[in-house]
Parts: sequence; C-alpha cells; structure tokens
Amino acid sequence: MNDTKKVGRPKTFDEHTALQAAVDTFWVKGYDGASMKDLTSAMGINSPSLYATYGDKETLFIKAIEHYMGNVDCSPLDAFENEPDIQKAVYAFFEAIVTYVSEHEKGSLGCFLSSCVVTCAETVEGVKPLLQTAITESEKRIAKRFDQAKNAGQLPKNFPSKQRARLMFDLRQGPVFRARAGLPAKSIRQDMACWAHAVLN
Amino acid sequence: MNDTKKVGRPKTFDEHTALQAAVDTFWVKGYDGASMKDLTSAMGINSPSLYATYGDKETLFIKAIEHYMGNVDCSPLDAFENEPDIQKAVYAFFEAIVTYVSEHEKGSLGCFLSSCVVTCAETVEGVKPLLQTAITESEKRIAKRFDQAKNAGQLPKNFPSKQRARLMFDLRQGPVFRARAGLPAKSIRQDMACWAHAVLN
DNA sequence: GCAATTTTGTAACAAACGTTATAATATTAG
DNA sequence: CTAATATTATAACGTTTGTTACAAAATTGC
Repeated sequence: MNDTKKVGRPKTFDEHTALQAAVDTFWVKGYDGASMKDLTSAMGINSPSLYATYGDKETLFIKAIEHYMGNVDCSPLDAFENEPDIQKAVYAFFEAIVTYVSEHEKGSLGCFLSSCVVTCAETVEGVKPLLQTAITESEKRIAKRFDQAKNAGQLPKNFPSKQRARLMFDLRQGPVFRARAGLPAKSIRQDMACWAHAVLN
Repeated sequence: MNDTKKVGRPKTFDEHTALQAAVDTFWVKGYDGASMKDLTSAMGINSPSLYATYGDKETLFIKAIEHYMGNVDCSPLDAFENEPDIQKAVYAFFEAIVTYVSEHEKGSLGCFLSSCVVTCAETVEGVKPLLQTAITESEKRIAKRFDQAKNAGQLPKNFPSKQRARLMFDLRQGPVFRARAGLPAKSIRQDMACWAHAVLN
C-alpha cells in the first residue's frame, strides 16, 4: 500500500518499534513523569524526528495509547480466547493476568492503562474516551467468548455473558493494583482459582 | 499534648486542612502533574511555609498519602463495618464504592491510591511500602468484619474470611477504574448487587 | 517596651522542561 | 552530476520547574 517511492533521506528507525518504546517509558514513569529526554533516549531518536513523526508530547501519548490498544497482544485475553474449554479458559485468563502484571519484559508493573494512563484521565484531553473504549471492547471480547461456550453447551443457556464479562474485567483490576504496589506474584496467584470460580458460578 | 507555648509568629493555616488540599490536588493531577504552584495555591500558603512545614515535594507527597490512609474516612469500609447484617453490609460496601469513586466532593474521580499514587510506585521512594500497607490493612478490616459475622452465626463456620476479603478488595478496583475513565455512576452501579453476591456465595 | 523567635510574602535562583530553528546528511528524479 | 526533498543531529529558544534568600510581620518572655 505505502510502497510509493519517496524522495529524501530515509527514516533510520521503525515507527512502531519506537512507539512501543514510548509506551514502555510512559508505563514506568507516567505521562508527566516521562520527560522528552526520557522518551527520545528510549526511542532511540532525536526530538525533531519525534515531533515530525508523532507531534507533540500529548499527541505522542495518545498515539502510544492507541498503539497499545491496537497492536499489543493482551496475553490474558488471548489465553482466554484460545483455550477451548471454558472452565479452563477462565482460569487461564487469571493465570495469565498474574504473569502479565508482574513479569512484563520491560520491567514495568501492572497494566499500562489502569496503572499509568488512568492518572491523567482528567488532565490530558482525549484520554477518557480511549479508556472507555478499551473497557467496553475488552468486555465485548470476553462476552463473545462466553456466548460461544453457551452455544457449545459448555455453559447454561441463561448464563449472563455480559455481566460476567464485566465481573471478569473488574476482578482483573485487583491483581493489576497489587502488582503495581510491588506485592509478589506468588501472593497474587493464590487467589486466581477462586476468582475464576466466582466468574463461573 | 502539644500545648507548649511557642515564641514567634503563629501559623496562619491549619496543617491538616492544607494537607487535605494537597491530597485533592495530587488526586486530580498526579504527583508529577501537580506543580508546587498548584499545590501552594490549593493549600492557601506560600512555598516557604510549605517547605518549612512538610519538606520538599516528595516528602509532602508521602505525608499526603499517610494523611489519606490515616485520617480520611473511607466511607465504603465504614458502611461495611456499621451495617449489622452481613448480607446488607457487603451490599452497602459496593453501593458506597460507587458514590465514593464517582461523586467525590472535590470533583476527583476514582481512588487516590489506585487512580493516582499507583502511577509513581516505581519512581517515588517510599510509595510502594505505603501501598502494600494500605492493601493489607484494608483486607484485615474486611476479614475482621467477616469473622464477627461468623461468630454471630450470620455466615457458615467455614466461610473463608481472608480470601473473601481479598476478593472484595479486588472487585473494588473495577468501579474505581471505570469511574476514573469517566463512565457514569449509573452504569457502574448496575453490577454491584451481583458483585456482592459473588463475595457471599 | 525591647529582644528573641517564628512565620509570612516577595522575589530570585539554577536546572530542567517542551519545543523549534538551523544546517548537515542521505536519498531519488531527471 | 545536479537539483530537489526528506530526515538527521546540534544547539538553542523562552517557560516553567522545584527550591531557597531575604526582609517584613506577628507573636512571647522578660
């Protein structure tokens, strides 16, 4: 699609890779806590390149959120969707949550949206709508999987898919908070079987 | 206790009131997003008074957290502890949560600890231990109330108080996140009866 | 009333902030 | 090879940041 030959010096960095580095930087330091110097260093580019490619800091932040929402694999949701047995799928979801929030490759803890972006919901324009979209989209994905299980006879026909999807989403925020607070993964994991049980019964 | 007469010009502000204003400012703007000018304006004092009374910004932030943990009434926990019937108490807890996270008097949304402080857990020294204490203390208060209900015969003798306390705490983080994202209180409230049911059964 | 003491308001400080002008560099079109 | 163009790197811009001297103001003890 975008293979039209362009005149001029070619970019020396990959836009998506650099944007991912921005996500990781914001994730650890927060929007206001991450300086442009922090960002350019982590992204491996100079500020003029950053401004030309992504706009100012606020625009970069919005794009980082959109990148996270659209391109980053959410391993807990993936685990939930890919496990055929619904009982095991719910458990796999919570199991994956613990790993996701406490053992992220870049060392950042918790969840980018609920441990970092959330703070500037009231101060950075455009953040709130994105958060709301992230919430509702996640819930839809979960509810869809429940409906599939209902059709497959794995769940009773009156199983309230949407409500249990919201329950699963809300339960998820607990481990996220605990991990960000520095509580060890082991202590968080102890409850996940119980949480899965609460969702299914 | 501290009624020893002191020489010198008397303070023109109340330490606790000003500290509460600092909490509210941090709550809305975050640690890095709140400037010293924001803080002094909200607290109604000049920077030299602030530094003399509370120390630098980081120390003020820690003291604000401690003030919030120790002096601010947590209406959801209060509602939970004061309602004699345990079933109603759990429901009252979640009911109070919705009001607390979406209708705070100063306009700040969510929870100070899980919507604001959490972001700088990795960057501001001393924050993580405080968050961990807040989590475990909350769980202890909830578990204690469950034990009382068990002794009063309102709950079965094998009711897992500590685990359900953690469940209640984790469930709480969902509404906190939703409210901070700007979702209306009405949409959050719809699930609270179900969440209470999940805790009790 | 005078000295001692503590807090106040103003104003300044260096450092760091987000952002951009400028010029050198690396590519393509003709 | 030359002209045109897009991206790079350096360095600077004016603000805002957190923090602190300084002197005026308000109290107590003698």
